[in-house]
Amino acid sequence: MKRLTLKDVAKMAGVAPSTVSFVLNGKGKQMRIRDEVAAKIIQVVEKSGYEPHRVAVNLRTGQSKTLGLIVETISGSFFASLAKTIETEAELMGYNVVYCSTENNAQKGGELIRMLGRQMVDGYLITPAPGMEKEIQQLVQHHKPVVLMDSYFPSIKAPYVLIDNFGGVQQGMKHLIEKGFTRIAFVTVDVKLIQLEERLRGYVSALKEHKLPLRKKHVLHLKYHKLREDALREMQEFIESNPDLEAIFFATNYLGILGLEAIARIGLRMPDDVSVICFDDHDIFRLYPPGISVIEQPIEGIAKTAIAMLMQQLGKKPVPIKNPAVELPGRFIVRGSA
Amino acid sequence: MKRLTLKDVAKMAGVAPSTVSFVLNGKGKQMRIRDEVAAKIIQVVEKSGYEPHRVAVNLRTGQSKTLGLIVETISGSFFASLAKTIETEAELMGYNVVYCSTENNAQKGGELIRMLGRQMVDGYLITPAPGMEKEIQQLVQHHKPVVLMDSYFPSIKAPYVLIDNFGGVQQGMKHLIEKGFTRIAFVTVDVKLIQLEERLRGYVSALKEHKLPLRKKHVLHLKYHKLREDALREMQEFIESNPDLEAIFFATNYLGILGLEAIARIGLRMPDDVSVICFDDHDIFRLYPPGISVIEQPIEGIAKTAIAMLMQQLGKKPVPIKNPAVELPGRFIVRGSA
DNA sequence: TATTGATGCTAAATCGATTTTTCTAATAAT
DNA sequence: ATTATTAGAAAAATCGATTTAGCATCAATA
Repeated sequence: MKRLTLKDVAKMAGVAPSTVSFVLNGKGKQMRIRDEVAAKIIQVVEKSGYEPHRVAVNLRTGQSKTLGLIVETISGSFFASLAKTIETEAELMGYNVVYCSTENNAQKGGELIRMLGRQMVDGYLITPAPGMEKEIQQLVQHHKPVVLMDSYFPSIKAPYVLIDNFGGVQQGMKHLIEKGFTRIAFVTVDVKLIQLEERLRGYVSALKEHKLPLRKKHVLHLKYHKLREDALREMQEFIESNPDLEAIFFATNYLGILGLEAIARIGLRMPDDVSVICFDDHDIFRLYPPGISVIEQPIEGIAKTAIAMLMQQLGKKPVPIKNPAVELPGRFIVRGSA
Repeated sequence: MKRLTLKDVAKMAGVAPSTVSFVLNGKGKQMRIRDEVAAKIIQVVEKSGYEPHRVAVNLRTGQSKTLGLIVETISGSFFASLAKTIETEAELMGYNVVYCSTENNAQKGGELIRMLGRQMVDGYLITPAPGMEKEIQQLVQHHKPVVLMDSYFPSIKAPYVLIDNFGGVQQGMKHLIEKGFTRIAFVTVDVKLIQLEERLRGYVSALKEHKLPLRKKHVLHLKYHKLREDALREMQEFIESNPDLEAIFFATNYLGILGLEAIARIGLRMPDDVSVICFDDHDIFRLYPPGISVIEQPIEGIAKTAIAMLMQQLGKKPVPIKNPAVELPGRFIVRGSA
């Protein structure tokens, strides 16, 4: 009850293995195989249910037909939706996907990339985290197909696709300002990430555009805390030190969740005491009363675009990529909190 | 700038490729390679940074050193934690993991298993969903290493590891009963799953044990609804039709989340109007005021046990598995809701 | 002295495909 | 009539490892 091989099929069809291979790979015409012979081979293959041995094909061709998806963390709805869409899109193109998470561990990110390289993935889809810069640079230098998602490094010439961070924040801010709020806080983290900088820029620009003052005390760059409890305390102190606040804009859903907890501890009520908008949706935001208004990531678009860009690089001829940078608009979802 | 091969290393060390292979695979002694020669080879390998070509090894040995992890849905903290632990445990044993989700699609489950088979994973870790029964049965018949997690099919003789569902519910029920509640509802789903049956059995048994009556109207088998909204309505009607309820036990976190929404709509307050316990933790339950008490799955234990059981099957000699069935205790986490 | 046995390693087969090269008729061109 | 070309397919090389079988050399035994 062993696996059927190409040789077996060839014997069954009364031809040489190479002939079968040509026909199955669509090179029958090119190799001048008679139609009758080709038809016979096809028939035998169908009847026997033969399927090529992926590993053998991989060894010979050097193509694993597998993509590596490297994300920061495997939990969270962002990854879940991303993975799902990428998987189905990749499958349409005949590719499989293997996932890896760096779990916010810079060192692990590097190892992962090397590991995937050994395992011979044909291309990389990466949500870059600080610390992976060197490894990604190397991939690009080795002309490995790469597409970055959600963020990017300005110094690295790799194609990327992400949400329009600047525009997304502006959208939300416009909503708040039109409600008449003038004292709006912005909470971000103390990490140098391009997407966070863009979001902050959106905040600043929106204030300016509506001729509202930018107050330093209204912006919190939350420091990194080992303990969640410490982060919570810093957040709480920030909110309490700004008792005149009308609204808070959280730059990430992690911050938003932390913020909800801080707000609950202080005893403020949304939206009566304070309005809240958060960048990036989360399960909790749909449920947590009164529902948190968010800027939703165009995850499906990001996934589809990323795959398309990667496929372009995986084409036979190294086509110069036309759009190395794509920004997709986010969707502003209004819930009860703002 | 090509990849270093075994042949290259052999040439550099002045020996035959086979000799290098023997040394690298720890068969040096057995093959009577002199220590000096072995040392020389090791040195060359270290200096050159040679790494075996995984695909070639795979083709020759038939071992991919890869495990397939098939889960129902890739989102949710259960999968996230499970995947993380399994990945690290597998890595310790020299294995990689590829993930696949069936997304509650029975048909896709079967395809996935076949796909992984083609890709030659050495073993399977599966959280079985209804509809995958046939495929799993086939794996077992073909003597493929398999371990089921979180659930199992009584008809299939495959090893499995899961939480003690019965005991978990009993623990929670005991807590409620000791608080003096006598009218406790149990909400489960209308799907024939062994773990749900066990949980219901725990509920029934706990009532009996404490000499409390089992009332039919206090048990809801929520039907499958295409629309979330419809499910919500059924849930809401159930709760409203039992106005004397003191507590509700939800059999899954999906039901719990739905329940929270229903409770909020009705306007009940936890724990004053109604106490709540849910089987299986979720991010939301930590945050949603006043915090939902839950039975937490011993995910790390499940993952470690599953890997151990799989490794046993992957050993050279087909060792008869000693513990084909393992039940691990869950942890009862008391929060504000009960 | 011839046979056996251990030592220490190399040569070659193998895994299952793809791809290049080669071979044999049959037909076309000179 | 002889060479050149072409169609059609088989044979062999290849990918990069593992593994089996084999080949010298020297010591020990009969």
